[in-house]
Amino acid sequence: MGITKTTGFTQVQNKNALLFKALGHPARIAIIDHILSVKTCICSDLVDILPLSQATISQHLRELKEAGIIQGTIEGNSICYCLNTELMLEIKQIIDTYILLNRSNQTPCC
Amino acid sequence: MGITKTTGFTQVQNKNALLFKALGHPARIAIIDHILSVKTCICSDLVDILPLSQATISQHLRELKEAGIIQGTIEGNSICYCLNTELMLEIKQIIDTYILLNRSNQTPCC
DNA sequence: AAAAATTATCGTAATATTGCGATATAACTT
DNA sequence: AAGTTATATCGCAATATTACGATAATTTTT
Repeated sequence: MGITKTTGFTQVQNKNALLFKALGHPARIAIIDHILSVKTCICSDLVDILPLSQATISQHLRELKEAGIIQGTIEGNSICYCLNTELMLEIKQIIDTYILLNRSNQTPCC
Repeated sequence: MGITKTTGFTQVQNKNALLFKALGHPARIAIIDHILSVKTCICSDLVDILPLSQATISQHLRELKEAGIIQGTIEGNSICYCLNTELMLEIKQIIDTYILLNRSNQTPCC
């Protein structure tokens, strides 16, 4: 069917899945890496850096933006994208909680 | 085209994207949640818990296993799945590095 | 040995994702 | 105003993902 079932899962489960899904593509990881490497927001050197067309990059930027992972503000004729620090911390929280719960498991059975 | 381009990205970027992709589905998040909640590995109460068929659950388990996120060992006529602690720590490391790099960014520009 | 239980796999249908060229939009530059 | 630059969107084709019923494979139970 191709459609992801969301009923029957908790809101948090659905929300977290969407976050991770947004991170689940090398182009989107590369965009994040680039933002972090230039230590400021980016305009669009991305087109010169990624092995993808402008249209495709724009699409990936939109997905990251819709997931809340990056924010973009219009800056004259270009757009200034940078990481949403709060959301990154949220993701960290999810993983940290997993690690913590896992640590409290009784036996490493497998 | 539907096919994800991997050439032109680093190996690490591709690898990390695959990890996050594996986490990017509510059923797979729910599976992880359940393993953590029962504090031990699971056999297959999953069929009674998730709103999905046995076939579909088996598919999601395989994806988690292929990504290295869970491990399964055959245990008589059922299978014992549990989290791969090492891989969870790897994921934590990825996120922690992101947070760290982001923190060292000069100006919160956007 | 037959039946039951547990899990994986196959085949298939529906939908989503990816990628790109072409085009649109908007703002700057001259 | 015309051209240039930066970004978004549309439309499309190719491939991937999701979900499930049916079936296979394996082990346990009876």
